[in-house]
Amino acid sequence: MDADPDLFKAIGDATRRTILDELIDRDGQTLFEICGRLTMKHGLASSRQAISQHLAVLEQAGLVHTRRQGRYKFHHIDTSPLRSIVERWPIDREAPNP
Amino acid sequence: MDADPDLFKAIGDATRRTILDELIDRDGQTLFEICGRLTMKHGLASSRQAISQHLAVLEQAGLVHTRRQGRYKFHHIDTSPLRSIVERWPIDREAPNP
DNA sequence: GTTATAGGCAAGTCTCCACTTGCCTGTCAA
DNA sequence: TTGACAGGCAAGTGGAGACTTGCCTATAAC
Repeated sequence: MDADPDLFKAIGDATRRTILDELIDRDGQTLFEICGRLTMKHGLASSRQAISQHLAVLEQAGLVHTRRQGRYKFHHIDTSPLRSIVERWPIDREAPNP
Repeated sequence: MDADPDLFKAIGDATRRTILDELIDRDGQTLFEICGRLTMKHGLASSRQAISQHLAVLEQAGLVHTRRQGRYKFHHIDTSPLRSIVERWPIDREAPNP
């Protein structure tokens, strides 16, 4: 029961959800890119360390994968862990397949 | 942005997720029924007040609807709010429709 | 009526976690 | 080699929330 508490913890924070939105908009950003765009587009004045810790939580939940390249670290979103949510509590489909 | 923080808060707690599991298994339970089954089947020794507060959070998130009948209050699960999650961050479908 | 049952309300405690602060490591350009 | 840039580590702080405690209301059985 409850195999992945990290997943629910990850999406439980509003800032982390905004980070996921940002990675949906542009995948493969670095930490500084995410910081800048969160400040500009979303008005979030979060520090670099805060965002870094958020990304670590997202990575531990499997929602973000990282790729190192020189002194840059690119972050890629992976939404597949979310599948377990709708598999655990199936959504009654009201919109039938056309 | 982030229209429903109550939803993520609701599924962010392990006990509340177990309550949803229990309502999936048997819908329309009362508070005391849920307390009993959580203790028996899931080994959770939570007090009645704790479960009551959890149900209030679930109801505020729209995941649980209640129906009063005499001195009983029946709780019904509604998984449709979960749809917003997969709509917000679409899941790359690997299993094609047969 | 009296008692038991099903549930609600409110204040207090305590733990977890988001965020900060300060310093350190590693990579690239000059 | 020196500096700037990208990122990491660790201890400390503050606030949100899970849970308890105690008492109260309402419905039903006796």
